[in-house]
Amino acid sequence: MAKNIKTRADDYAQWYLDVIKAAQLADHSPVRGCMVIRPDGFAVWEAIQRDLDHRFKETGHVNAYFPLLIPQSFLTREAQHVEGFAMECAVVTHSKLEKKEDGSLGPAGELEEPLIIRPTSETMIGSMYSDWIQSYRDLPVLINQWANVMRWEMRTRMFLRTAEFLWQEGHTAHETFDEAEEETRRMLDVYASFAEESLAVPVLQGRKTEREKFPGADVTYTIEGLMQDGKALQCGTSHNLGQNFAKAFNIEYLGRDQKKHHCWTTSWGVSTRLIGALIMAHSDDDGLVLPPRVAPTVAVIVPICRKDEEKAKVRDFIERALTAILGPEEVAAARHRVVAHGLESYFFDHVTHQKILVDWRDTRPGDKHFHWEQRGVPFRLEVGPRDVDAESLVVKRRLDREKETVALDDLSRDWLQGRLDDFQSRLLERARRFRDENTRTATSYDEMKKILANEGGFVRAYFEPGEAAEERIQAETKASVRCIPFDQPAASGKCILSGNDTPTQVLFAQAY
RNA sequence: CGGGGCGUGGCGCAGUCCGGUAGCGCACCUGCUUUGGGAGCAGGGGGUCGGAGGUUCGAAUCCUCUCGCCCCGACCA
Repeated sequence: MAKNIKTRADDYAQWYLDVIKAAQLADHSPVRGCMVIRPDGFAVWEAIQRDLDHRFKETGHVNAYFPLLIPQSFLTREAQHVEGFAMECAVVTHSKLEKKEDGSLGPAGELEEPLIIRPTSETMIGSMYSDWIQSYRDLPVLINQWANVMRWEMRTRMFLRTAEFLWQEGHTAHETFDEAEEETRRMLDVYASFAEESLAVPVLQGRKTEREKFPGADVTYTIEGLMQDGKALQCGTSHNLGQNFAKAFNIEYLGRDQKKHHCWTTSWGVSTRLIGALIMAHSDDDGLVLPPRVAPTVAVIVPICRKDEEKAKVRDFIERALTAILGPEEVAAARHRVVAHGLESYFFDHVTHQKILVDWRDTRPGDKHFHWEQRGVPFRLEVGPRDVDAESLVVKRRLDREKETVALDDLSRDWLQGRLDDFQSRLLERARRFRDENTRTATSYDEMKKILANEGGFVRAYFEPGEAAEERIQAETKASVRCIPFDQPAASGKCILSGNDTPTQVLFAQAY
């Protein structure tokens, strides 16, 4: 049992923070609500970026970068948008610091128009698109940007909700509503398959209700994941913005019919929140559990030896094992790599830079076991004198602590890749089972209340979405409509609140 | 932003009520013995007690203000 991590049953919120701390994913910053993403946390983000960026490009998008600062007036152009974001905008009003009479520094050089730090970039990008787009021949525009944004949240939680966070925002402009709608759904699909394939987080896809949608969107689609405490987490959203921003920013094109038309635009994004989703979906009371596809270190080799002669034997055997897995070139190249004291670093993959580490630090094996377990390294390979004699090593799987003995002759790149793939699919399977076991159907409001109070998780129910009804349910149960799932039943049923006949089933849950 | 809790070496805490030279465990450094699931002994380094004012001969301790974190609520990716 980990000494420095509270158990999930004991205190889930503290457990979450303890896991982040123990795995050194992030740290608090001196500024409220902001966090420092440490190398192992950032490596996970880089893995997410690399994978998603590939998927974006495969679907025809290109990257660009738009500025951090946005004229305040931009935000006010789209009525719903400004209403949604005004309360959480950081505003830049001055251009410099000056010494005041009392000798202290204070803001000076007041700006003519205040600038806001982007909470999202629809307005800035809309303004540029209105310049760039003249005719239907310029369409579609398919741009993504990787950026930071800032939303001055009242209550923050590491990765799940921080004042500043990293994300990607795709912004596209199209000739027709249908094209925009197709794009919106396409990118939601990209998110859903990414979440499942790379993060091993199974997600439910659906449409947000009017109450829950993005300010300024006609339609918002979402992928929703389920965390181990039974709360839902919105993992990504894709918006069909209709012509709202096109009208606000004059994004017009001359059509095939020789007439001016407003474009149809979309936007879609996922953020560093996904790292929070990973942690809460997979980790356990021993610490972090990472899906191999995003793990910075895929395996760690722990030597076990007493005397110097044993050490030489073990070292020699480890080198043979590494050579079998990585080939002699990488083993040789690693000799010249500068790494942390006592750790040898080998690249398992030179594209993703995922590593295999050998832990030669002068601590005891037990310490190392806990150390790497907390950091979520998928596999631990133990090599002691007995293993050397038997020409084999012990492989321990982080997922379930399963132990197996593998002969040196059986080691290869394919072998490890196979073990990693197996880990990845087991992890997804486990998360999917948890999600399915915690998705229930309610036929009455009372039944739903009971489920939410006792079990948590997703509750499917017939329901007529509406501001008043949703507000009442949230006030009484803390649950909101996470989405109107795409897979709807053939038959209609009775709304759990009004009793009216409705074809619509929705997914309720308490959410982060 | 409202209610509650907490800030004391890197981490976890005692000391605060009742003011009197800042302590414990883990971690860290050195040495020896150790090493198959969190080692033992010896020695050593590190804290203006979140910050700023105030009361006092004297403040971790009392008072005022402030900052941060956690929990619950309202808001949100």
